[in-house]
Amino acid sequence: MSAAEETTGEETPWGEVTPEAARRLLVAAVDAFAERGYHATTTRDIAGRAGMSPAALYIHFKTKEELLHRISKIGHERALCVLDTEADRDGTAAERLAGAVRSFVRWHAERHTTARVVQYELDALGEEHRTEIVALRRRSDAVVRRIINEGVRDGEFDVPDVSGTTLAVLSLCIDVARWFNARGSRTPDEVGELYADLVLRMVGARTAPDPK
Amino acid sequence: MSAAEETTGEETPWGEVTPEAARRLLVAAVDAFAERGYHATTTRDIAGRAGMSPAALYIHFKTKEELLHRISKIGHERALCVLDTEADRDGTAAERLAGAVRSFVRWHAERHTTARVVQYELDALGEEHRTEIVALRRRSDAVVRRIINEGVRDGEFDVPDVSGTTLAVLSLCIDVARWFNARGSRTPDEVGELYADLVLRMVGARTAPDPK
DNA sequence: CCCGAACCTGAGCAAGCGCTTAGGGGCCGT
DNA sequence: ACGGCCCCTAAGCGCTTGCTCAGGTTCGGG
Repeated sequence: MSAAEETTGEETPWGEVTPEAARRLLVAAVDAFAERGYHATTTRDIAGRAGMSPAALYIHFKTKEELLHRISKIGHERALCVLDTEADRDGTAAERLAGAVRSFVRWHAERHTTARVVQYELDALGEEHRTEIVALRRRSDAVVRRIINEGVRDGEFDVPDVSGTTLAVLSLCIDVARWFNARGSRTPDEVGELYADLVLRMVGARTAPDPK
Repeated sequence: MSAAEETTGEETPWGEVTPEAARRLLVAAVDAFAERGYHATTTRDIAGRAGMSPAALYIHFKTKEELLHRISKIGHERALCVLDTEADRDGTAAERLAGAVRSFVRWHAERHTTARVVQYELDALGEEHRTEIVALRRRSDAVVRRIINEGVRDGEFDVPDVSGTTLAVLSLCIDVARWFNARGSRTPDEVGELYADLVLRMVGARTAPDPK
């Protein structure tokens, strides 16, 4: 049930945000941005959710945009980390692709409120911050593309258009953040499993990697 | 090259918006909303793009939200229409599914600025207007689900989870509006073709519907 | 020549926005 | 006991927002 305390530094999602009050503000901002969008969210709303006055926000963050930047950066790093650890495992390309999609999708479903901000409020960032985040995003693309290329090279996959298929796979995963609803009928694990299977079909994997 | 004048009432996208000045405002609003998002767009910006004063907007539309509603409604109806005409053709389920995806994706790519507003600014609408639009959206879902169900029934498709696969197919198509870039390397037709193929793989279609 | 309808503008209102500033209260070592 | 430091708030500044309204221009019909 609770996967909050673990030995890996990966859990307790915003652990690295150092002053405790700043973390409360940041979590409040994630909720507000995910619910209403960045531009429709007021600094007063964020401060209110964190139980503080509007002015308290500016002790910990220079601007409202800095809040979005911190959220976006940490979120992207987490998502990329999830993808990387699965891609670097041993096993066939099909196993690694399935693992990567499963984990990536599960992350987008479990942390769908964070993911929504991270994926859909990107161009509310300022010029410099946006290009920084876009660079992180290209690395996700490279990870998936590499696995698919290896699968093609080893004769495991049948993919006529590697770039296009990479795009489609990532697009499919990312869009989970848009529609996933915690009160819906599917758990994050179920969605991850379903999507891993669909992606293997998309790349024409020869052998389904049976977990047994 | 130009598919702007045709006998079907479907072309010249905003033809049904009756006063010509209102149409200019609406087109300006689509551009602005797609570029910056609904909440970040000001009524002054919309009016400016249409070459009018801010006050002129309120002669043709009661509020800024009404503009979004008109755009959203017409856009959804168009997309649904595209989907429906392909779904009602004769042919195997695979042919109809491929046709539907191809056209739906092409629409999202060609009209990606409209599609972005239609698909991603949904919850900037007021309560009543949003539920009206959500109803339209469910109809798209039903169309795709029906084709997949028929394919399974006729033994053409191998789909363990029809609901989940329907969701994934629509999700894949809709997300095109987010990433498609007119200055990119792919044409709407190419993306449509690629996606139709990927979707047929997702449903495990027995026979690829060769157009020849 | 004038009339009324259709359409648009300049000026501006009340409200809400992001953000700043002056100052108060609790907790530390000494 | 007390000074320095951190954290927070009340109040509010300057500006922009969605939207309004009185008045001007254009036009076809009598």
